[in-house]
Formats: sequence, structure tokens, C-alpha cells
Amino acid sequence: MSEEKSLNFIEEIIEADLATGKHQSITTRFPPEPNGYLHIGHAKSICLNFGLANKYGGSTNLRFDDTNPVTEDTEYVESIKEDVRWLGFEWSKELYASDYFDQLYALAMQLVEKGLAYVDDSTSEEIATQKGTPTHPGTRNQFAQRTVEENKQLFLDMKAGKYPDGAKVLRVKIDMASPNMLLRDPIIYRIKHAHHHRTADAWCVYPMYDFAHGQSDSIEKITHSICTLEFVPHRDLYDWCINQLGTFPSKQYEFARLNMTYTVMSKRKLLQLVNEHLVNGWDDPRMSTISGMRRRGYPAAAIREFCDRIGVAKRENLIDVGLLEFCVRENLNKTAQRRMVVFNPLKLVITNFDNELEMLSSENNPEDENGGAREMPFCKELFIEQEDFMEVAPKKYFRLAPGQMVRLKSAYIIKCDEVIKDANGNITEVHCTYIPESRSGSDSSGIHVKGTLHWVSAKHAIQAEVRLYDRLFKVEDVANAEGDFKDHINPDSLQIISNAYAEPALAKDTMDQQFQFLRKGYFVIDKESNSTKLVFNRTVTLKDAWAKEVKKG
RNA sequence: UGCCUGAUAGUAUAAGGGUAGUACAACUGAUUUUGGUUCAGUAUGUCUAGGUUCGAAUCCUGGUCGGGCAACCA
Repeated sequence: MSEEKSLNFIEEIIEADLATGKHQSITTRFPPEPNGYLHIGHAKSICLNFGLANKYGGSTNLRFDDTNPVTEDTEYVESIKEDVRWLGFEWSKELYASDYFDQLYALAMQLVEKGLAYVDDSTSEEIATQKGTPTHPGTRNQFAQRTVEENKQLFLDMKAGKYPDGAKVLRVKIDMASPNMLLRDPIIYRIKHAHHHRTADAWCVYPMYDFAHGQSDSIEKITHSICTLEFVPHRDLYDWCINQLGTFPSKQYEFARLNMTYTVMSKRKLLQLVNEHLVNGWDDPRMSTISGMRRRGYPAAAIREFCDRIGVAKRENLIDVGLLEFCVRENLNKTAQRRMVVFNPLKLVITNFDNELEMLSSENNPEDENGGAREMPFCKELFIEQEDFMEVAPKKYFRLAPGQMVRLKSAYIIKCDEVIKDANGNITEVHCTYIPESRSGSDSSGIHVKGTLHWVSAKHAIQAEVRLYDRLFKVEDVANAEGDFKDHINPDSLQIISNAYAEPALAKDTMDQQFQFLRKGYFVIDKESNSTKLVFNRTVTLKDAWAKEVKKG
């Protein structure tokens, strides 16, 4: 055996279940409610559920927990399917809790017939007060005394639409004094005369999560029902329903949900960002949504790797977004095509270069021997980055400065001779001479320089818009920061450079291709890009040791 | 005041009575035609007080701190 990776606690449970023969194979499920877009937290759950089934030879269902018609929509169903597929997973069955409405209703009726459920006419306020508090027991009301026959008829009438919303609920009779508040006769059915995105107006009673989820698991013979920690107190009720109904004994296991620095993960907050136009839609590249990350250029494989690295445990956590960025860089470094793009141009004139044009070859990816190369036009007039030139250079500045030499990547070593300024003293051009023997690949100059700059030919460069993204929030732990989360939004999370100068090869490149703009970061073409206007999103920056040095002072 | 749950470097996550390890982050240095990549190295940790034991991150007891629980949401 090769070295074994240690198991997380769920894998241990599964291996034990398989070893004892409790289960021959496993079945998991990913059960989103279609009321919003998926985010990176869901990715953790998706990777866990599908990953477990893949690892142990089982299967995973995609089940939409669509028991609340007022919040749900097919738009979300479609986006969720797209996101799961994009992440690289295939579900064995596409299912809906709404598919089970008949069965669920019949199961609830069984509870009624066993005298374990009753129809309650109380208002929600009355029910709430009768529940007591965590330290004081609740009290049962007179409706709990109704006979089985009476309850049967009432539950039938609820389904038949005889009552308005809120008039009656079906409650399960457990224990009004239970220390677990969820066992104090929880509601399992409520009346909602609402249009459901799949069952339309067929139903006016809908099951509550606690009843529908566990029984849906049972119907699908889910062996390991994996959810997040906030459902721990629900497990007693989950088991109670299964035991009373004698349905398939699915078991619920809970892990800690993902929290990440500098972002928000709750559907409510994400929805607010979208609705209040603080971002440009669910797929805004700054969003923690899967669709946002996809648009930003995060590879699915990098997200999977991230989910793998963060682990699965039961303690609250706040993962450094830097780990996600590391996974993205690690993936892209090996795959991204290298290109040169100048964001803030400074004209550079090579005074001793008299050819009209010279084509130079530059490798597409130094990490990939078979990556090939492309040709880049080299001329007398070039653009380099403004920040790559300083008239008065500090120590350890390896870039261009009067009298200093640098290499132009894949081209020649140049020396800065003269700085040209306008009447206001602003630098307009830098004049250099090049060393003809220093050509990349056939350098016989014997000169060694410390800095290498990216560049484009002024005459041949094409224009592009470049969108630079930074973290959406200024504070690490947004959910626990003081005040409203929107107070912490980073006002500089999007910077648009509308006139960047790109090497001509980029005009021929296509959607979905990932690039590394040399010394600038990883980029991907945005969906708003077209033949007349190229638009790139910065996926992530490169690590920048020099920026760190400058910061230290 | 009750119940449930958790606690290992800065952040995560292993070690299941026997050397506290790994990754990211940080810091040094080497290599480099990307201040990228790669490589080598450094520093930093078992919440606390007792107990059991030859030996405790691990088992026991008490405490401390964090999270959750009283939606006709999921």
C-alpha cells in the first residue's frame, strides 16, 4: 500500500458500516433548496457527498428540497444543476421532495392514525408561547385532545383546501417538556395556498423540513445523510419519525459548514448584495457563488482541491481565502497560456533599433515542455509598464532606471539612456539602446541583469479592457464583524482598466481559455467580451515578493 | 437557569495510551529571461486544574471559553 491519507470522521463511520456489513454500499444526497444560487460552502458539501460515493463505490442523488413554494423557483433549479455539473459531478438521480408529496402526506396520515399527530388551530404566536422556553417546559393545549377520527377528517379537509393559510397545522405528539425544543410537538404540515414551481396548484398543504427531509432520505434509502452542524438538534426528530413510521433507517451526520475570510456565505446576504446592486448579479466575479467563481476564472479542479484540503470536522472554522487562491494558482500555473499585457503604458523608444519589425518567439508555458510558443512583434517603439520605470530608483529596484539595464522578456537586454519629459515635467518617453547580441535564446552578450520586463509593440498592440478584482469585504470575519455587513464592503473591490495594451496573439484566443499575463496575474475572458471589445477578468494575482518588500519599507 | 456541541502553531487538519505531523500563511537562503515557478531551511501549538498510568493531545473528574437550540424557513 502507498501512504494512506488519514480519514475524516465521516469516512471512518462509512468504513465501519461497510466493514460490519451494516450497509453493502452507500447512498448519499446533495439536497439544496432551490431558493438561491450555490456558493463555495455548497461546494464543500457537494465534494463531500459526491466524493464519498465515488470513493466507496456508491451513488449520490441530487434532491431539491422544494417544500416551501413561496421562496423557490425553477431559475434556481437550473443554476444549481449547472453548477454541480460544472464542478465535475454526476448525480445518479435527479429528484425533488415535491415528487414525494403524495407519499409524504400518506406517511403523515399514518401518524395521525396512530394517534401520534394532531391538528392544531392555534395561531403561530399561541404555539410559540405554549412551547415554553429552553429552561421551562411547554404545555399542551386542548387541540391535542382531538380524537384520531377528528384529526383524520381535519387533515383531509386541510388538504382539500377548506381552510385559509395559517388556520390549522398538523403537529406531531412527542413531548412538550423535552429539553430539545424541536421535540415539543413540532409542526410537520402547514397550509399555504401558493403556487409551487413544480406541482403548481395541486397542493395547499406542504410538509415542513423536519418531516420531509428525513422521510425523503428514507424513500431514497439514503444510508448517510450528511448535513451541517446547525441540524444536530434536528437529529432526534429525524430519528423519531423514522422509528415511528418504520421507514428505511437513514442516519444523519453533521459536519461544520465552511466559513471563509473576507466574504459572506449566507443566502440572505448574497441575495441582498444582488438585489441592492452592490454587485452585478449572482455571477459577479467577486461573489462567493459557484457561478461567480466560474466567471472569475477559478477552475473547477481548483475548487475541488480546495474542498479536499480544508478537511471535514465538527469544529467551527474560518478558512483563509488565501488557501483557495493558492489552489487556483497551483492549477493555473500548470495550465495557463502566458501572454504579455501592459496596463499603464509608458512609451519606450529603442534608438538603435532600425529594423521595421522583428518577430520573436515566446514560450506559451514554461511549466509545459509541449506547450509550444507564439510569435511576438518587436519594434522600435514599445510600451512597458509605468511602474517598471523610476527616474530615481530605490535600493533593490531591479527594473528600468536611468543608466540601468533590464531584459525585455523573450527579446533583448536594453539600457536606459534618456528620459523625455513634457513642459510640466511629466515623463513621456524613455529612450534606450538595445544589445543586439543579447537576443533571447542566442545571448552571447555575457551580460546578466536582475530584472525582466513584459512589453508590447506600440504599433501592434491591441486594446483590451481588464477588470481587476479585490476582496469584496475589508474585514476578515464579515459575519462576526460589528454592525451591518454592508458597512464592511470594500469600495475598491473592482478596478477597471479600459485601455490596456495586449500582445496581438490575444485577439485569436478564445473564451474559456485561461491566461497568465506575465507578472500581472491570471486572467480569463469575460462573458461580456466580444469581437469589438476584449474584456478580461483577473482571476487572481501572482504572488508578489516585491510588493511585500515595498510594503515593509 | 436547561439541553446539545466543540476546543491541537496565525488558519485549517492529523496523531485513537508510546517521537505532536501535514498544508496554507510567515520568515531565511538557493535557482530563475515572470520579484512567478521550483528547491532547501527556520520559527510558532495540545484551553485550564486535578486524577488514572511506567507513559496522556488521547482515558476520568471539575472548570473556562466558543457555537447552536424556543420560524406555519431550510
